This record gives sequence, C-alpha cells and structure tokens, in this order.
Amino acid sequence: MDVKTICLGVLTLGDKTGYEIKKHFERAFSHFFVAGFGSIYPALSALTEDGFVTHTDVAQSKRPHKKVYSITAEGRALLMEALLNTPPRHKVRSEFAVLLYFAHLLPCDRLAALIDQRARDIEAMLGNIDCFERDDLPPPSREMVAGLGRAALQAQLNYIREHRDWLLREIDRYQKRGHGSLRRAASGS
Amino acid sequence: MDVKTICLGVLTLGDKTGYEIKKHFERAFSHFFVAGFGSIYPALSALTEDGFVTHTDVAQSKRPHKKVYSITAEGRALLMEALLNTPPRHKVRSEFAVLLYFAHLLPCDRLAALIDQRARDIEAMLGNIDCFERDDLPPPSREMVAGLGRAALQAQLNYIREHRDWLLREIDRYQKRGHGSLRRAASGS
DNA sequence: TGGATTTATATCAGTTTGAAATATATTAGC
DNA sequence: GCTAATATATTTCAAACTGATATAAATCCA
Repeated sequence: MDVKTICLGVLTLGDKTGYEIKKHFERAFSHFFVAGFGSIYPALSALTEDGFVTHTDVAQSKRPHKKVYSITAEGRALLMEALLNTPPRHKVRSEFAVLLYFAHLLPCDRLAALIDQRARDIEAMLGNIDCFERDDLPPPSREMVAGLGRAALQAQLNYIREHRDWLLREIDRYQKRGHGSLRRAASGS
Repeated sequence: MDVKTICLGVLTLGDKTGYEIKKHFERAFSHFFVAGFGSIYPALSALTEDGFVTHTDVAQSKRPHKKVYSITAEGRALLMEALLNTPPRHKVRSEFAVLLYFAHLLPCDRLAALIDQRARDIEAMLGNIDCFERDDLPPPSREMVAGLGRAALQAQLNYIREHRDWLLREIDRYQKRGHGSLRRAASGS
C-alpha cells in the first residue's frame, strides 16, 4: 500500500487539500503511519493525472492559493481494490531501539538522555492520539485505531520507566568490567 | 541513521558476511528495524569503498563464495560519531492500522481475516524475539531491547483480542445503518 | 514592531523497498 | 532414491519514500 491509497482513503471522508490530508494523518494516525509533503503532493499529482481524483483551484484573497481534491468514482474503485488486496503488514523502524541495542558502546549520560527523550516523545504522542471531533464519520474503527496506538505506546512507556535505572546500572557495571564503551573503540581493534 | 551505521554496529559483535548481518537483524531486532538485502549489500559496498570496513573473499568448496566483512578503526570512529549524534527516533508504518481505520469500507469477513492475520503475525514475532544464544557479548541492552519489543507486541495482541468481536459487531451495525461499505462506494459518489 | 507559527505548495538528491535473478547444498518427507 | 522445500550467498534495479529546503503570505503573541 502506498501513500496514494491512503490519500484516496482520507478523501472518502470529505474533500481536502494536500495540506489538510497531512493534518488528518497527524491527528488520526501519526503513531501508525507517517507521510510527509514530499510523498503526499506527488501522490495527489499522480492520482489527478490518472483520473482517480479531481481538484479545483481555489485562489484565496488572504491565503496562498490551494487545490481542493475530490475522489472520483474510479478513485473509489481503486481504493476498494487496494483495501481488499493489501496484506496487513506492520513495520517498525526504531533508531531508538538500535541505539539501545548498542548501549554498551555509549557513555551513560548519553544513554540516559536518549531514554528520557524517548519517554517524552511517547508522552507527547499519547497526548495527541485522536481527540477526534468527528468530521462527519464517527465509525468505531477510529476508536480501535486510537486504542491500539495507546496500548502500544503505554506499554513501551511503562517498560522504559520500569527498566531505565536498571539498564543504566547494568551498563555501567558491564563497562567497568572492561567490556565495550568508547575506551575500547578508540584504542583501535 | 542509515543501514550503513547499523551494519557497522553489528560488525562490532564480530566479523560477518552480508547474509549473516541480515540474519542477525532478524534474530535480534526484526521487530524494531527491518533491512533487506537490497539495502545491506549496497551499504557494505559503500563502506568498503570508504575504508570503514574491509572484507576477505572466501571461496567455499561446497557453498557459494562469500565475503566476510570486518570493521576498521575508521569504521569504529564513524560508528561512535553516529551513535553519539543520532536522535532516538521511532517510526511505525502499519498498513494494518490503515486498513483498520477504513474498516467501515470493508466487508466483515475481510476485516475478520485481517485482524486474525495480524494476531498470528504478532504471535510469530513474540515467538522469535531474541532467544539469544549469546554470540560473545551478553550485554543487558540486548535484554532491554527484547523486553521492550515483547511489551509492545503483547500489548497490541491483548488489545486486538479484547476488541476483535466488539469491532466486528460495531462495524456491522454501522454498515447496516446505511453508512459506508462497498454498496455506497460502488454507487459512484 | 517583530518573531514564531500556521496555511499552502513544490522540488529533489539521496535512501530504501521489495521483488526477481542466479547458483549450489542440505534437509525433510514420501 | 527422488523431489520439494529450505538455507546459504550475492546482485540488481525501478519505483517509492524521506527529509530537508524554498517560497510566500497571514495571523498570533508578546
């Protein structure tokens, strides 16, 4: 599934500009799917070219001009086909986890800073998940996606809080036993 | 952080072929970072070209030839720089969550199949997380990464199990009230 | 007044994806 | 003993995505 499909999906909820689609992404499922302008705008251009969406240019007096996109019948058909055939994949790319994995190579204060930063990021996401003022659809699926996100994030936050000090202590001990850390790295092989 | 950095990190744990690096990824943190051959092999080529790793060609009698990579002192320095400067980001791209978000457009049996598939996938990952037979490093960081993964996955699995039937019932009701579903989509606007 | 944020779109080099192609060896089941 | 599947091992590449930068005006806040 690419960004095109998701743009089509969001447009079934009402006509929107590329900017509004991005905002919708952020509000509704930034914790599950990220897409930037760099993928949304080209996706909308391609969809327009193939007749899956149309747009009207709106020149606003007191704002930059904008293009309001609508999904077409062909677009709906394409969306349905994608929704019926996309396998339910789920991919994580966590540079935080990688840093944690190599924690024994890091100074303890850096490690602590990383963990605390990650905790703050999770807290921020938890605070942002779908306080949704129903646009026009209030389907239960929204609640499920929000709940699933909350569950995953809360579990990570709890785990981090419960193991932070333990990890720092253990890493410190590990490094003092002579393993890893910058010392060894700086000394060549 | 790119795949190059992570290859360097894995090579601090011992010399490895590209294939072995991929295996290590899968065992140690497939739930947190995915990288395919298509990114690992080019990364190793680029690292070789810049002197951050070296490799010896090993022609095996009963196997395809292989290249065993080692990290150099310059590579270690580059890794340290990256570990010290990479922000602890964490990104999810869940096509499952997107499908769930548009659940009201799907037939109920498709929705049930998606949920059940996702539950099986999570179970499989939980079964695979780092049953690590310590290569040579047994640092506590490994345990932390594994535990964090387990916590996140288990929370999602529980949530899915607890809400599966509720969602299917609610979506069915929602569609019968005349909203969404294929009917509406097929009828044009 | 003036800096930060919001609305709005475009662009693009660099990176990653994901699948296919290539080859051989081993294991498992029949 | 045969055959299919799996494991070892690398390469390639078009299509997609990332993340940063550029542009420009309006509004919010101090």
